[in-house]
Amino acid sequence: MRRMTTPRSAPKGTAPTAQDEYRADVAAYVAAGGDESVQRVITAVHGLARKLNQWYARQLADLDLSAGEWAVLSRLARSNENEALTPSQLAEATSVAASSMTHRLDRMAQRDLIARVPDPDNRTRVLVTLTDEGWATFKAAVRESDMVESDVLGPLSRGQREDLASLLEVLIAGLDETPHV
Amino acid sequence: MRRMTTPRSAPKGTAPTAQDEYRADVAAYVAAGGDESVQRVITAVHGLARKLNQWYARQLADLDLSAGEWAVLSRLARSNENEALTPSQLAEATSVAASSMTHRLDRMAQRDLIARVPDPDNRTRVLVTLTDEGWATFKAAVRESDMVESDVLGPLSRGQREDLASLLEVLIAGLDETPHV
DNA sequence: ATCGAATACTTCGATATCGAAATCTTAGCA
DNA sequence: TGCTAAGATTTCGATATCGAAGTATTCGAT
Repeated sequence: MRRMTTPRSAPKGTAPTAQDEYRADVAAYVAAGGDESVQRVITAVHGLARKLNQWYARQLADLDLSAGEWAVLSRLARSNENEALTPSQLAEATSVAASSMTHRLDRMAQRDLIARVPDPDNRTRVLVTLTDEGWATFKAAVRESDMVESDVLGPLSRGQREDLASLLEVLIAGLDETPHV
Repeated sequence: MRRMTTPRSAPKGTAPTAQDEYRADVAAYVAAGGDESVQRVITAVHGLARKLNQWYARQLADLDLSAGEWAVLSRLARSNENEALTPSQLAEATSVAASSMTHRLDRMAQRDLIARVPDPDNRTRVLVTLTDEGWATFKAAVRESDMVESDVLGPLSRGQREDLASLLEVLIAGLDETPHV
Protein backbone atom coordinates (compact mmCIF):
# COMPACT_ATOMS: atom_id res chain seq x y z
CA MET A 1 0.00 0.00 0.00
CA ARG A 2 1.21 3.49 -0.66
CA ARG A 3 -1.43 5.79 0.77
CA MET A 4 -2.19 5.46 4.46
CA THR A 5 -3.48 8.06 6.85
CA THR A 6 -0.90 8.21 9.59
CA PRO A 7 -1.28 10.58 12.50
CA ARG A 8 1.28 13.32 12.76
CA SER A 9 3.56 13.41 15.76
CA ALA A 10 2.37 15.14 18.90
CA PRO A 11 3.03 18.84 19.59
CA LYS A 12 5.74 20.19 21.82
CA GLY A 13 5.75 20.05 25.57
CA THR A 14 2.40 18.78 26.72
CA ALA A 15 0.49 16.38 24.51
CA PRO A 16 -3.20 17.14 24.97
CA THR A 17 -5.12 14.05 26.01
CA ALA A 18 -8.18 12.81 24.15
CA GLN A 19 -10.17 13.82 27.19
CA ASP A 20 -8.84 17.37 27.08
CA GLU A 21 -9.71 17.65 23.44
CA TYR A 22 -13.16 16.31 24.09
CA ARG A 23 -13.88 18.73 26.87
CA ALA A 24 -12.61 21.71 24.91
CA ASP A 25 -14.72 20.73 21.91
CA VAL A 26 -17.87 20.37 23.94
CA ALA A 27 -17.27 23.69 25.65
CA ALA A 28 -16.74 25.44 22.33
CA TYR A 29 -19.90 24.11 20.76
CA VAL A 30 -21.96 24.85 23.82
CA ALA A 31 -20.54 28.36 23.85
CA ALA A 32 -21.57 28.67 20.22
CA GLY A 33 -25.15 27.96 21.21
CA GLY A 34 -25.37 24.18 21.05
CA ASP A 35 -27.37 22.17 23.56
CA GLU A 36 -25.02 20.57 26.06
CA SER A 37 -26.67 17.17 26.28
CA VAL A 38 -26.57 16.99 22.49
CA GLN A 39 -23.01 18.13 22.15
CA ARG A 40 -21.66 15.76 24.78
CA VAL A 41 -23.01 12.77 22.91
CA ILE A 42 -22.22 13.93 19.40
CA THR A 43 -18.71 15.04 20.24
CA ALA A 44 -17.96 11.81 22.07
CA VAL A 45 -19.20 9.70 19.17
CA HIS A 46 -17.05 11.61 16.72
CA GLY A 47 -14.03 11.48 18.95
CA LEU A 48 -14.30 7.75 19.45
CA ALA A 49 -14.82 7.04 15.77
CA ARG A 50 -11.89 9.24 14.86
CA LYS A 51 -9.54 7.57 17.30
CA LEU A 52 -10.65 4.10 16.28
CA ASN A 53 -10.11 4.91 12.63
CA GLN A 54 -6.60 6.09 13.35
CA TRP A 55 -5.81 2.85 15.11
CA TYR A 56 -7.42 0.74 12.42
CA ALA A 57 -5.34 2.49 9.80
CA ARG A 58 -2.18 1.56 11.60
CA GLN A 59 -3.24 -2.03 12.18
CA LEU A 60 -4.38 -2.40 8.58
CA ALA A 61 -1.15 -0.98 7.28
CA ASP A 62 0.51 -4.16 8.50
CA LEU A 63 -1.68 -6.04 6.05
CA ASP A 64 -1.05 -3.46 3.34
CA LEU A 65 -4.68 -2.39 3.37
CA SER A 66 -6.15 1.10 3.18
CA ALA A 67 -9.31 1.96 5.08
CA GLY A 68 -11.23 1.94 1.82
CA GLU A 69 -9.96 -1.49 0.87
CA TRP A 70 -10.86 -2.79 4.29
CA ALA A 71 -14.37 -1.39 3.86
CA VAL A 72 -14.76 -3.34 0.61
CA LEU A 73 -13.37 -6.49 2.14
CA SER A 74 -15.63 -6.41 5.16
CA ARG A 75 -18.71 -5.53 3.16
CA LEU A 76 -18.10 -8.49 0.89
CA ALA A 77 -17.33 -10.75 3.81
CA ARG A 78 -20.69 -10.19 5.37
CA SER A 79 -22.72 -11.07 2.31
CA ASN A 80 -20.82 -13.54 0.25
CA GLU A 81 -22.47 -16.86 -0.51
CA ASN A 82 -25.97 -15.45 -0.20
CA GLU A 83 -25.77 -12.46 -2.49
CA ALA A 84 -22.95 -11.14 -4.62
CA LEU A 85 -22.43 -7.40 -4.77
CA THR A 86 -21.94 -5.06 -7.70
CA PRO A 87 -19.40 -2.22 -7.84
CA SER A 88 -22.21 0.32 -7.46
CA GLN A 89 -23.45 -1.30 -4.31
CA LEU A 90 -19.94 -1.38 -2.91
CA ALA A 91 -19.50 2.28 -3.76
CA GLU A 92 -22.73 3.15 -1.98
CA ALA A 93 -21.82 0.99 1.00
CA THR A 94 -18.40 2.54 1.41
CA SER A 95 -19.33 6.17 0.66
CA VAL A 96 -17.27 6.58 -2.43
CA ALA A 97 -17.98 7.54 -6.04
CA ALA A 98 -18.64 4.69 -8.42
CA SER A 99 -15.72 5.72 -10.56
CA SER A 100 -13.42 5.48 -7.58
CA MET A 101 -14.67 1.98 -6.89
CA THR A 102 -13.62 0.95 -10.36
CA HIS A 103 -10.03 1.82 -9.57
CA ARG A 104 -10.15 0.41 -6.08
CA LEU A 105 -11.40 -2.90 -7.40
CA ASP A 106 -8.73 -2.82 -10.10
CA ARG A 107 -6.07 -2.66 -7.44
CA MET A 108 -7.68 -5.27 -5.25
CA ALA A 109 -8.13 -7.64 -8.17
CA GLN A 110 -4.50 -7.16 -9.11
CA ARG A 111 -3.57 -8.29 -5.61
CA ASP A 112 -5.99 -11.18 -5.96
CA LEU A 113 -8.16 -10.09 -3.04
CA ILE A 114 -11.36 -9.98 -5.08
CA ALA A 115 -12.61 -11.32 -8.40
CA ARG A 116 -14.94 -9.71 -10.92
CA VAL A 117 -17.30 -11.97 -12.81
CA PRO A 118 -19.98 -10.82 -15.25
CA ASP A 119 -23.52 -11.25 -13.96
CA PRO A 120 -25.03 -14.12 -15.96
CA ASP A 121 -28.50 -12.58 -15.66
CA ASN A 122 -27.66 -9.03 -16.61
CA ARG A 123 -24.80 -8.23 -18.87
CA THR A 124 -24.50 -4.61 -17.71
CA ARG A 125 -23.57 -5.82 -14.28
CA VAL A 126 -20.42 -7.12 -12.70
CA LEU A 127 -20.42 -9.24 -9.58
CA VAL A 128 -17.61 -8.92 -7.09
CA THR A 129 -16.58 -11.79 -4.85
CA LEU A 130 -13.88 -12.47 -2.31
CA THR A 131 -11.08 -14.79 -3.29
CA ASP A 132 -9.57 -17.20 -0.79
CA GLU A 133 -6.79 -14.70 -0.37
CA GLY A 134 -9.40 -12.01 0.28
CA TRP A 135 -11.07 -14.12 2.93
CA ALA A 136 -7.80 -14.84 4.65
CA THR A 137 -6.93 -11.15 4.68
CA PHE A 138 -10.36 -10.29 6.09
CA LYS A 139 -10.01 -12.73 8.93
CA ALA A 140 -6.54 -11.50 9.76
CA ALA A 141 -7.82 -7.93 9.87
CA VAL A 142 -10.70 -8.88 12.14
CA ARG A 143 -8.27 -10.42 14.57
CA GLU A 144 -6.20 -7.23 14.57
CA SER A 145 -9.07 -4.81 15.01
CA ASP A 146 -10.73 -6.93 17.64
CA MET A 147 -7.85 -6.31 19.95
CA VAL A 148 -8.12 -2.58 19.59
CA GLU A 149 -11.86 -2.62 20.14
CA SER A 150 -11.70 -4.80 23.21
CA ASP A 151 -9.16 -2.45 24.71
CA VAL A 152 -11.41 0.53 24.10
CA LEU A 153 -14.41 -1.20 25.67
CA GLY A 154 -12.30 -2.48 28.52
CA PRO A 155 -13.28 0.18 31.07
CA LEU A 156 -16.96 -0.82 30.90
CA SER A 157 -18.56 -3.76 32.62
CA ARG A 158 -20.70 -6.11 30.62
CA GLY A 159 -23.83 -4.51 32.00
CA GLN A 160 -22.62 -1.04 31.08
CA ARG A 161 -21.80 -2.17 27.56
CA GLU A 162 -25.31 -3.50 27.32
CA ASP A 163 -26.77 -0.18 28.44
CA LEU A 164 -24.54 1.78 26.10
CA ALA A 165 -25.37 -0.44 23.15
CA SER A 166 -29.08 -0.16 23.83
CA LEU A 167 -29.00 3.61 23.92
CA LEU A 168 -26.97 3.80 20.72
CA GLU A 169 -29.34 1.40 19.04
CA VAL A 170 -32.22 3.73 19.75
CA LEU A 171 -30.35 6.43 17.85
CA ILE A 172 -29.54 4.06 14.99
CA ALA A 173 -33.19 3.15 14.68
CA GLY A 174 -34.07 6.83 14.68
CA LEU A 175 -31.78 7.50 11.72
CA ASP A 176 -34.28 5.88 9.40
CA GLU A 177 -37.08 8.12 10.67
CA THR A 178 -35.35 11.42 9.95
CA PRO A 179 -34.29 11.08 6.32
CA HIS A 180 -32.66 14.51 6.04
CA VAL A 181 -32.57 13.76 2.33
CA MET B 1 -16.33 24.12 -3.29
CA ARG B 2 -15.77 21.51 -5.92
CA ARG B 3 -15.03 18.37 -3.95
CA MET B 4 -17.78 17.14 -1.70
CA THR B 5 -18.59 13.61 -0.66
CA THR B 6 -22.16 13.07 -1.71
CA PRO B 7 -23.81 9.74 -1.10
CA ARG B 8 -24.71 7.75 -4.18
CA SER B 9 -28.35 7.09 -4.87
CA ALA B 10 -29.97 4.11 -3.19
CA PRO B 11 -30.12 0.65 -4.75
CA LYS B 12 -33.06 -0.75 -6.58
CA GLY B 13 -36.23 -2.02 -4.96
CA THR B 14 -35.75 -1.98 -1.24
CA ALA B 15 -33.46 0.57 0.31
CA PRO B 16 -31.85 -1.11 3.33
CA THR B 17 -32.41 0.90 6.49
CA ALA B 18 -29.58 2.02 8.73
CA GLN B 19 -30.92 -0.41 11.30
CA ASP B 20 -30.74 -3.32 8.87
CA GLU B 21 -27.18 -2.44 7.99
CA TYR B 22 -26.28 -2.18 11.63
CA ARG B 23 -27.73 -5.56 12.53
CA ALA B 24 -26.10 -7.28 9.58
CA ASP B 25 -22.75 -5.76 10.44
CA VAL B 26 -22.91 -6.82 14.06
CA ALA B 27 -23.95 -10.32 13.07
CA ALA B 28 -21.07 -10.62 10.62
CA TYR B 29 -18.45 -9.50 13.11
CA VAL B 30 -19.81 -11.72 15.82
CA ALA B 31 -19.80 -14.62 13.39
CA ALA B 32 -16.18 -13.81 12.63
CA GLY B 33 -15.36 -14.26 16.29
CA GLY B 34 -15.89 -10.81 17.78
CA ASP B 35 -17.41 -10.34 21.21
CA GLU B 36 -21.03 -9.28 20.86
CA SER B 37 -21.12 -6.60 23.55
CA VAL B 38 -18.03 -5.07 21.96
CA GLN B 39 -19.30 -5.23 18.42
CA ARG B 40 -22.67 -3.72 19.23
CA VAL B 41 -21.06 -0.62 20.67
CA ILE B 42 -18.29 -0.24 18.13
CA THR B 43 -20.52 -0.82 15.14
CA ALA B 44 -23.12 1.62 16.43
CA VAL B 45 -20.52 4.31 17.02
CA HIS B 46 -19.14 3.91 13.52
CA GLY B 47 -22.58 3.86 11.96
CA LEU B 48 -23.64 7.02 13.74
CA ALA B 49 -20.46 8.88 12.89
CA ARG B 50 -20.73 7.82 9.28
CA LYS B 51 -24.31 8.97 8.93
CA LEU B 52 -23.63 12.24 10.69
CA ASN B 53 -20.70 12.94 8.42
CA GLN B 54 -22.84 12.36 5.35
CA TRP B 55 -25.38 14.84 6.62
CA TYR B 56 -22.77 17.38 7.59
CA ALA B 57 -21.28 17.18 4.13
CA ARG B 58 -24.58 18.04 2.58
CA GLN B 59 -25.27 20.88 4.99
CA LEU B 60 -21.77 22.26 4.59
CA ALA B 61 -22.04 22.14 0.83
CA ASP B 62 -24.55 24.96 1.11
CA LEU B 63 -21.78 27.05 2.60
CA ASP B 64 -19.30 25.81 -0.01
CA LEU B 65 -17.25 24.04 2.64
CA SER B 66 -15.63 20.61 2.54
CA ALA B 67 -15.44 18.48 5.65
CA GLY B 68 -11.74 19.24 5.91
CA GLU B 69 -12.27 22.96 5.69
CA TRP B 70 -14.95 22.74 8.33
CA ALA B 71 -12.54 20.89 10.57
CA VAL B 72 -10.03 23.70 10.26
CA LEU B 73 -12.66 26.34 10.87
CA SER B 74 -14.03 24.70 13.99
CA ARG B 75 -10.61 23.96 15.41
CA LEU B 76 -9.62 27.59 15.02
CA ALA B 77 -12.93 28.79 16.40
CA ARG B 78 -12.42 26.99 19.68
CA SER B 79 -9.02 28.43 20.41
CA ASN B 80 -8.70 31.83 18.85
CA GLU B 81 -7.90 34.79 21.11
CA ASN B 82 -6.11 32.62 23.66
CA GLU B 83 -3.69 30.73 21.44
CA ALA B 84 -3.11 30.90 17.73
CA LEU B 85 -2.45 27.65 15.88
CA THR B 86 0.24 26.65 13.42
CA PRO B 87 -0.34 24.68 10.21
CA SER B 88 1.29 21.63 11.80
CA GLN B 89 -1.07 21.72 14.73
CA LEU B 90 -4.04 22.05 12.43
CA ALA B 91 -2.80 19.11 10.39
CA GLU B 92 -2.49 17.00 13.51
CA ALA B 93 -5.89 18.11 14.76
CA THR B 94 -7.64 17.30 11.53
CA SER B 95 -5.81 14.07 10.69
CA VAL B 96 -4.15 15.22 7.52
CA ALA B 97 -0.57 15.49 6.30
CA ALA B 98 1.19 18.79 6.88
CA SER B 99 1.70 19.22 3.17
CA SER B 100 -2.02 18.87 2.58
CA MET B 101 -2.70 21.53 5.14
CA THR B 102 -0.54 23.94 3.19
CA HIS B 103 -2.85 23.63 0.20
CA ARG B 104 -6.00 23.66 2.27
CA LEU B 105 -4.94 26.87 3.95
CA ASP B 106 -4.01 28.33 0.57
CA ARG B 107 -7.56 27.82 -0.61
CA MET B 108 -9.11 29.07 2.60
CA ALA B 109 -6.91 32.17 2.61
CA GLN B 110 -7.88 32.86 -0.99
CA ARG B 111 -11.51 32.83 0.11
CA ASP B 112 -10.59 35.08 3.04
CA LEU B 113 -11.71 32.57 5.67
CA ILE B 114 -8.35 32.50 7.44
CA ALA B 115 -5.22 34.62 7.58
CA ARG B 116 -1.60 33.55 7.89
CA VAL B 117 0.72 35.75 9.91
CA PRO B 118 4.36 35.00 10.70
CA ASP B 119 4.97 34.14 14.35
CA PRO B 120 6.84 37.14 15.82
CA ASP B 121 8.66 34.88 18.29
CA ASN B 122 9.75 32.15 15.92
CA ARG B 123 10.34 32.84 12.29
CA THR B 124 9.99 29.22 11.25
CA ARG B 125 6.38 29.29 12.30
CA VAL B 126 3.21 30.63 10.79
CA LEU B 127 0.16 31.46 12.86
CA VAL B 128 -3.28 30.91 11.43
CA THR B 129 -6.27 32.95 12.55
CA LEU B 130 -9.91 33.25 11.59
CA THR B 131 -10.99 36.32 9.67
CA ASP B 132 -14.36 37.95 10.32
CA GLU B 133 -15.60 36.12 7.28
CA GLY B 134 -14.27 32.88 8.75
CA TRP B 135 -16.08 33.49 12.02
CA ALA B 136 -19.32 34.23 10.26
CA THR B 137 -19.03 31.04 8.24
CA PHE B 138 -18.27 29.03 11.37
CA LYS B 139 -21.34 30.33 13.13
CA ALA B 140 -23.53 29.65 10.14
CA ALA B 141 -22.25 26.08 9.97
CA VAL B 142 -22.87 25.53 13.67
CA ARG B 143 -26.47 26.58 13.21
CA GLU B 144 -26.85 24.13 10.32
CA SER B 145 -25.26 21.15 12.03
CA ASP B 146 -27.05 21.78 15.28
CA MET B 147 -30.33 21.01 13.59
CA VAL B 148 -29.09 17.66 12.34
CA GLU B 149 -27.67 16.73 15.70
CA SER B 150 -30.77 17.65 17.62
CA ASP B 151 -32.82 15.50 15.28
CA VAL B 152 -30.54 12.54 15.83
CA LEU B 153 -30.68 12.90 19.60
CA GLY B 154 -34.42 13.49 19.47
CA PRO B 155 -35.47 9.95 20.43
CA LEU B 156 -33.68 10.16 23.78
CA SER B 157 -34.94 11.87 26.90
CA ARG B 158 -32.67 14.27 28.69
CA GLY B 159 -31.93 11.66 31.31
CA GLN B 160 -31.03 9.08 28.68
CA ARG B 161 -28.73 11.54 26.95
CA GLU B 162 -27.05 12.08 30.26
CA ASP B 163 -26.55 8.35 30.75
CA LEU B 164 -25.30 7.89 27.21
CA ALA B 165 -22.88 10.80 27.48
CA SER B 166 -21.51 9.51 30.76
CA LEU B 167 -20.82 6.06 29.38
CA LEU B 168 -19.14 7.47 26.29
CA GLU B 169 -17.05 9.75 28.44
CA VAL B 170 -15.70 6.77 30.30
CA LEU B 171 -14.48 5.39 26.98
CA ILE B 172 -12.99 8.73 25.95
CA ALA B 173 -11.10 8.91 29.22
CA GLY B 174 -9.87 5.38 28.62
CA LEU B 175 -8.40 6.30 25.25
CA ASP B 176 -5.56 8.07 26.97
CA GLU B 177 -4.72 5.00 29.04
CA THR B 178 -4.29 2.63 26.08
CA PRO B 179 -1.90 4.52 23.81
CA HIS B 180 -1.71 1.86 21.10
CA VAL B 181 1.16 3.93 19.76
C1' DA C 1 -41.02 -5.29 -32.33
C1' DT C 2 -38.99 -0.83 -31.76
C1' DC C 3 -37.59 3.36 -29.80
C1' DG C 4 -36.27 6.05 -25.77
C1' DA C 5 -35.30 6.39 -21.01
C1' DA C 6 -32.97 4.26 -17.30
C1' DT C 7 -29.20 1.55 -15.41
C1' DA C 8 -24.31 -0.09 -14.78
C1' DC C 9 -19.83 0.38 -15.38
C1' DT C 10 -15.73 2.61 -17.18
C1' DT C 11 -12.93 6.39 -19.05
C1' DC C 12 -11.35 11.06 -18.68
C1' DG C 13 -9.62 15.48 -16.99
C1' DA C 14 -9.18 18.11 -12.81
C1' DT C 15 -8.24 18.41 -7.96
C1' DA C 16 -6.77 16.78 -3.26
C1' DT C 17 -3.84 14.11 -0.58
C1' DC C 18 0.30 11.66 0.42
C1' DG C 19 5.34 10.98 1.70
C1' DA C 20 9.86 12.56 0.74
C1' DA C 21 12.97 16.11 -0.24
C1' DA C 22 14.17 21.01 -0.04
C1' DT C 23 14.58 25.38 2.44
C1' DC C 24 14.96 28.11 6.18
C1' DT C 25 15.21 28.95 11.28
C1' DT C 26 16.08 27.81 15.94
C1' DA C 27 18.31 25.24 19.81
C1' DG C 28 22.03 22.94 21.98
C1' DC C 29 26.75 22.33 22.70
C1' DA C 30 31.67 22.69 22.40
C1' DT D 1 31.08 32.13 18.23
C1' DG D 2 30.48 28.33 15.17
C1' DC D 3 28.52 23.86 14.03
C1' DT D 4 25.30 20.28 13.94
C1' DA D 5 20.76 18.44 14.93
C1' DA D 6 16.00 19.26 15.18
C1' DG D 7 11.80 21.68 13.82
C1' DA D 8 8.37 24.06 10.64
C1' DT D 9 6.71 24.90 6.35
C1' DT D 10 6.54 24.48 1.53
C1' DT D 11 7.59 22.20 -2.93
C1' DC D 12 7.47 18.12 -5.76
C1' DG D 13 6.11 13.85 -8.07
C1' DA D 14 2.89 10.07 -7.63
C1' DT D 15 -1.60 8.31 -6.50
C1' DA D 16 -6.62 8.44 -5.22
C1' DT D 17 -10.94 10.54 -5.63
C1' DC D 18 -14.34 13.30 -7.84
C1' DG D 19 -18.05 14.55 -11.28
C1' DA D 20 -19.17 14.32 -15.98
C1' DA D 21 -19.15 12.20 -20.25
C1' DG D 22 -19.02 7.82 -22.82
C1' DT D 23 -20.46 2.99 -23.87
C1' DA D 24 -23.21 -0.87 -23.52
C1' DT D 25 -27.38 -3.22 -21.95
C1' DT D 26 -32.00 -3.63 -20.17
C1' DC D 27 -36.69 -2.07 -19.27
C1' DG D 28 -41.05 -0.12 -20.56
C1' DA D 29 -44.36 1.95 -23.38
C1' DT D 30 -46.37 2.25 -27.65
